[in-house]
Amino acid sequence: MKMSKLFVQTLREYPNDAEAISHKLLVRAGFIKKLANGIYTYLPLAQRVLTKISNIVREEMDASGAQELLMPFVQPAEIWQKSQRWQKYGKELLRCEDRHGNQMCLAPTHEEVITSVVSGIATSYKQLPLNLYQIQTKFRDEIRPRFGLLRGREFIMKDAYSFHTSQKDLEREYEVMAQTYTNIFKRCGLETKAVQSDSGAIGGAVSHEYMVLVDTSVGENDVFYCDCGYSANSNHAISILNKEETNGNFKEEKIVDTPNTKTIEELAKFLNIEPDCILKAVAYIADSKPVIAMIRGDKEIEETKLMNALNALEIRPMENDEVIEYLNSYPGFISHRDVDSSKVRVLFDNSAKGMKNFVLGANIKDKHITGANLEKDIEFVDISLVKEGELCPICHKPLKKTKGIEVGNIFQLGTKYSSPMNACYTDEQGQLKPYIMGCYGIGVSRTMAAAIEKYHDEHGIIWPIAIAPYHVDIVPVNCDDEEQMKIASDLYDKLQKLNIEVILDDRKDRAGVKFKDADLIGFPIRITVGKTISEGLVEFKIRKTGEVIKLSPDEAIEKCKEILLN
RNA sequence: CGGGAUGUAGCGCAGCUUGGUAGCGCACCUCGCUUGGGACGAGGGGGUCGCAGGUUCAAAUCCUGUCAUCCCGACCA
Repeated sequence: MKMSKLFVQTLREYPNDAEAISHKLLVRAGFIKKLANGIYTYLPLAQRVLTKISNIVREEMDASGAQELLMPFVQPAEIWQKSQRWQKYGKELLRCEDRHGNQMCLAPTHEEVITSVVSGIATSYKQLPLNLYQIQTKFRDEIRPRFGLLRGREFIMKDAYSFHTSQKDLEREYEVMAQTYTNIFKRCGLETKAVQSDSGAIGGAVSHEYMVLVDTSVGENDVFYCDCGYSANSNHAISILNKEETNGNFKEEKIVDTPNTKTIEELAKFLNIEPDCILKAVAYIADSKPVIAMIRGDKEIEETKLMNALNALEIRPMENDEVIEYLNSYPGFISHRDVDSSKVRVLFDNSAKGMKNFVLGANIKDKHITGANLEKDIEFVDISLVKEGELCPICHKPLKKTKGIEVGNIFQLGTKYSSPMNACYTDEQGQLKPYIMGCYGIGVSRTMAAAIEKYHDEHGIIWPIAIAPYHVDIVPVNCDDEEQMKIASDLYDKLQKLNIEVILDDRKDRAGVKFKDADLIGFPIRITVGKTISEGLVEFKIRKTGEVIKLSPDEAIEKCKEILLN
């Protein structure tokens, strides 16, 4: 491709509305253009990268035995009603009507469709197991799209669905997919960590997320991990306290005045005690019903874990007036005592177990109880957010914390979709059985952005070779110089014949412009044809290391082959 | 949906306080000159100042409403 013909316009400055470096660079280097919030055009450079990632995904998926298909992007409400997700999915599911007034939606995922597709075709156990995948646009009307392609509303996803006759066979396929995913990301030049995670709205029991570990806020997930191999998303990490027992050392239980101590910090300061000697009550509305979660004062509720413990679909913190209405209590002074247990559900976090002679709300404004102790026969659950320094549930060493960008995930769904949708096969005994399913996603467009987050410098993007839009950028310093142009064109032709993807920067601009663009766009190799041709040499520069070697044109071709064709 | 900020040419911005011909840099077009890290000169094209009302002789500027975008908290590939 000649640079003068490439449909691209690089910018001198970063766009104002971008925060994440991948977003800034994708716009500035001319890879994407925003149409609306969270909705982008992939310009030719980006499309090439996406194609490369997609092809790697295809090769590895095909090698694993999966088959590619393509499902509809616009879907009727009916199948979503069948799986009961028409109600549950919420506003992320963008709904619309067709001309006949039928309710439709834009696909955020394809469990419903694939289930209905397979149930009409794979009617016998003999046709199982199956693993089907597609690479397609998805639409999720995100609450807050941000960071460019890292969280768009429209994005490209590879989604795969597997169908089995037993949990054991699902688990076998799950392992196959785990290995396939590791291979895919490795080939894309990305190291990933598979972490245990909550399975969320997609549902199911076991799931792992593939995280690219980063140290910036664009890593929207907190990941806890241990050298022993344990790793988990914070919404799923098991909390093992590094300090199990706390004692407030109050000799007897009594009610004390604690004016204006609505927060744990204020209360701890007022009573001159540690926060971990206070039993904190956090009130929620879960599926329209009031809930109090009791937790040690230095710990926080992890709402996903709480939601799972309650088996709830939706939770939100209780408003102040609801505290008064439902609990007959006051915000900041709530206690689990005296609540009507037929109306209000009370949960105790594990962290409350080792507390003695602690401080507790008195259900009276500006009053707490000191020297309280827990009643007998309380059940404890794990609903807290892990704190740094807490212990690994496997080996009990302190956990480490980092941030991650989720580029893929794998789920064991079981019969979550097949049962309600009545999607069955006939087994060896002639019995109808629901499929046991798994599903496996990769954010293709997000992977592109994650690669930039991981590989860039102050000059621009540094593409891993496997997903670079072009491999080599040939820069004749002066396009009016016939000898330079001849050597450059010759190199261009020869490299193209070797199926090396090459750009010839034939623009009339000065060299500096071309060098800046080469660095910004991030071609892995740049060959400069300039003053050194008097010695019969060109300059061979590697973007990643900045290393420059002077070589003859033929040697430069050999060097390209060595780097690119292995 | 709550809290904060911003909307003026493709991009980055000034002008608004104190109303009076819509500007600058980059990018784009033409000519010249230049050619090793975003040159220079001359000329040129492009904007209903987010949108809708209102105040006024007159609104980018003041008032009201509205929409959009971005950042911080509840989601997920």
